[in-house]
Amino acid sequence: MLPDHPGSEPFTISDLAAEFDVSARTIRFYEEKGLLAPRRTRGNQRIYSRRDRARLRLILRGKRFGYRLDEIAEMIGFGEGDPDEAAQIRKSLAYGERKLEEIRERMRELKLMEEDLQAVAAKLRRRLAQLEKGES
Amino acid sequence: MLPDHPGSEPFTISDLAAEFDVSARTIRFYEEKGLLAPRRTRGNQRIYSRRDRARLRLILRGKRFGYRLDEIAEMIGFGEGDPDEAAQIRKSLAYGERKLEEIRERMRELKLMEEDLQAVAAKLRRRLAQLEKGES
DNA sequence: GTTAACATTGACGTTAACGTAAACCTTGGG
DNA sequence: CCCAAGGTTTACGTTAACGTCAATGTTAAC
Repeated sequence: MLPDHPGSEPFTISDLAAEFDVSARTIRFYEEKGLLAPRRTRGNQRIYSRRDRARLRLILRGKRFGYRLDEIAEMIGFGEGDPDEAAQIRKSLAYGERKLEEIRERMRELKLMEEDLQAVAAKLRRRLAQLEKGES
Repeated sequence: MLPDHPGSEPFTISDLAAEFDVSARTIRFYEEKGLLAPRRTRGNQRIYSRRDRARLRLILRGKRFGYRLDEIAEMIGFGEGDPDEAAQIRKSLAYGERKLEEIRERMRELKLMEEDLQAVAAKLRRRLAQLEKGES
């Protein structure tokens, strides 16, 4: 294991806000909802680890696919906490499998959507070609 | 061109609601927002053509990817109306290309998300194996 | 032609996901 | 030490996307 990773390890809330182009309010909101749990300074200000940052990236990624925050909470929560027992882990794995299947389904649908849009585009191009040849 | 396509061509609002598992309210709402424009009976009730149905499917598909209704309106509107001039068509094509690029980006991100989840799952499985061999 | 089932238009309620403002506290540089 | 820049909580405001009546009109089957 590497000892203490120096770099710019800990992030402030506005660091992350700037990096991911969201407001600080948004990040605090995610914490309210249990999606993040950064440590604090003695003065009670939030400090985000690289891990917290990765989590935030996942949250935002999920959002971009229309997942609601509570769904995302379950999705990323399923590797967290202290699943002290094998049974817990098995449940988590099952949940993860379902989510993966969902994601694959979404990929299939995206493909369909792409095809739909391309079909419309093709139609437009044909129409355009007609117009350029002087048609009504 | 085929003459009159018989089948169960026109749909009522509850037909579509049932088929796509959304409420009639939702469908009316989409119309309020300019996403749909079904014809009406003499009695003023909505009748949806196959085309309207396809449009609704597109709307719902878009929603599943986190697009907002006004974004979807633009996306699907870009093959509609009467783009009477070539310039209009060209603008629409450009818009469509941007949207397609967006969709491809989303597919890439979905791939990343899948990998993330699989990594977590792998970690869980390793932990589980440890537990089963009698570890703390 | 009379109902039961379904539709229509308001109008108001609700929920998720933040925005915004106030009042106050922390921190780092000079 | 001081203060500007940035952070904290609390609380209320806002917007999108519907849900939920209510009052009324339309259809289809009998």
